[in-house]
Amino acid sequence: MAKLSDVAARAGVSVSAVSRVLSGDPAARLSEATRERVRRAAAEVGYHPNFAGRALKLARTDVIALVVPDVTNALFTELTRGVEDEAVARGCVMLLARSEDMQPGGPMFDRLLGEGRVDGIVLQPRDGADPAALAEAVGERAPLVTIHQEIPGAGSVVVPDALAARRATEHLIALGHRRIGFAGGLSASPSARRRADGFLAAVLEAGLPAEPGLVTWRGYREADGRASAAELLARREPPTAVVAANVNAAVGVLAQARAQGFAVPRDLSVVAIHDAWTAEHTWPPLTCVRMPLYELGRTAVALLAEVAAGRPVAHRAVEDPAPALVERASTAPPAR
Amino acid sequence: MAKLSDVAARAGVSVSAVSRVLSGDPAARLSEATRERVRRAAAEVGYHPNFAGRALKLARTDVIALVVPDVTNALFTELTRGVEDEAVARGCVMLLARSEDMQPGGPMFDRLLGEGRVDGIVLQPRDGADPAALAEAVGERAPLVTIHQEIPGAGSVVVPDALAARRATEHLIALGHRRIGFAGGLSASPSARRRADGFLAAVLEAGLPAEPGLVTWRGYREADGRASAAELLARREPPTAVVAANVNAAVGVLAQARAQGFAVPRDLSVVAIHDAWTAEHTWPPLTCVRMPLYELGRTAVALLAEVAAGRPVAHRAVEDPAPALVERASTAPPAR
DNA sequence: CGCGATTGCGCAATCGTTTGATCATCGGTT
DNA sequence: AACCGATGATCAAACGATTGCGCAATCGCG
Repeated sequence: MAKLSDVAARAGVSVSAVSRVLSGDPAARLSEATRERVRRAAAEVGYHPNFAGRALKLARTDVIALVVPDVTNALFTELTRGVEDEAVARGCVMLLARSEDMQPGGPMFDRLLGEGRVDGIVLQPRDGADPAALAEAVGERAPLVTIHQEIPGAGSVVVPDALAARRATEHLIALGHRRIGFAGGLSASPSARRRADGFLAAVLEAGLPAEPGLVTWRGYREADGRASAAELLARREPPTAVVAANVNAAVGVLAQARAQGFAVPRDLSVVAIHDAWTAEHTWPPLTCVRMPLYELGRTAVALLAEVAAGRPVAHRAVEDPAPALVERASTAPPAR
Repeated sequence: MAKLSDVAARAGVSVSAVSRVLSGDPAARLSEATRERVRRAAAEVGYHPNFAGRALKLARTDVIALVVPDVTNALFTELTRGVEDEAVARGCVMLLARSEDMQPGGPMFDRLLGEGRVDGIVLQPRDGADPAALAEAVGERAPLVTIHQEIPGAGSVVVPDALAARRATEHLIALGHRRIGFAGGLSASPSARRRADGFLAAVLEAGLPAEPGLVTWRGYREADGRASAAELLARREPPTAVVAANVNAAVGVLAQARAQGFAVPRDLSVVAIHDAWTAEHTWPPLTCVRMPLYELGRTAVALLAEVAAGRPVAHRAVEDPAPALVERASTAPPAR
């Protein structure tokens, strides 16, 4: 790999001159002739600044880390794409790690933060992690932006959870449903609480009774959805429709409904929050409220850049595009 | 962030002494008392070697890149998990990029290779990329291991494509099918050719007629699967079963069959190569031949480490676990 | 022509780590 | 008592890029 000194030798100038030309330093006083010679020489030897040398001097790596609970979850793929696109657009590269490894004391924690490998971190804490402890451990070592969850001292970006839940619920109400269940996430999860709030608000606003037994707090995974559905369908008067707080859970709701002999959407309508490639191919295809996860990723990186630049930490909601109903085939008017 | 010199000052020794103690240099002659003082001081200030300084001196970053065509594809998530696990186990971190950006001249190409950001690359070329041009461009700049496809001068790992196709086909033959279609990948794709070979071998071995019109070469995506199914089902004597070369294509086959009024599995059995979270939740749930993608990822990194260590480039097939039939509900004996 | 300002470029320090070479000290041997 | 070989630890030179500062040469102007 060609070095600065190789270019310098070939162009017959000093390394400092080359550095200034190539980095486009506006304050540099160099003749246009020299600039041209340097550029030519650089192109000829295929020069690219060595990453390590640069990082050492500038105390900056142009690397950002994306840390997610589960790399195989379909929902993270859109987020990942957004983060990657924005990172590339800003001249950075993206490093991927698991939340599990990123706890204080985990193998990644010191490697990323302690060794100074990254300029910033976009983190989605795993459910059940202690956000305060993490914030404390991260401290001032690197700018941090969290996804879906605010933690003190760090920036955060969220999607409009309450609004999405409200849209989902309104769709069912418009179809004529009056007894609607909510297959919710863990009560410890802020996003789960926001979604439940949105659901309740829509229900109340429509003048429907809000029975506490109609909202469950099982979690976002498929098995959680199954448990939620089992709980809901075991009631004396089971709901005619359910809002699933997560598309993965919705798949579980579908499976459990089928197992208990409920036909969807005839006997039970199901609408999910989040869309994913999977939702299109379930049976019946799931009606969803699509969340702007790609934009969430892009926004997270943009915010990270801001706090890295010294701007005060902020908390942002991604409003555009707004949560949108994607009608497929899992909802219908209630049976008479 | 604490530096070597901070530790040295605190322990009352020189930086070189600290470096030797902390890196566990066996040839270093230092008293046990000093070693202990150094270790204590390092722990007290929370020392971690600065990444850039280290990388500069050692000409090694302990970063490997995983480059895939499409980060949102469900099949890559297992691969990603395997690569990440093996990378972490080897003390490395994983960088994720898209094949699209990794073409010679693309934004990532120079950033990763030219700037020396990575010690090696695990690459799945996108369909239609020119592997030779890529190999040429990568040259000696970094060890390279490709997935699913051999390219000259680089290591490669593959899964047993022919065997998997054979297992899928044998399953249908055992059910009594005699006219079996193959919804294949692009003919330019080596893995697609291997799968077609396995299919044909099983068909021939069973003494069934191998009509050329029964194998299509549309591609691995869902739309491709739809096209394949349309082609197959338009025949005067449509097949009673089809092997889909890819689970995503299989989803398309399912959709097209439904659209044309074929009930699966009554009128048409479908078995897919590859398993994914999605396959479990289609309707009917897809019978698949599971491929060892997680192990593929781990093996790729292991091989990468070998060629980085100077061992000759090798081509490896991941045989363990062997492709296994996962029976769900998309296959049945042919209708009489 | 003389002087200050400007232009064009190079010197050398710096970032943090690793490592071959060097040096002082000390116990043990002849 | 002089010397030798370990032993314990330090010095200093890299690795490659950036950048403040200094030094000539040239230019403009009176």
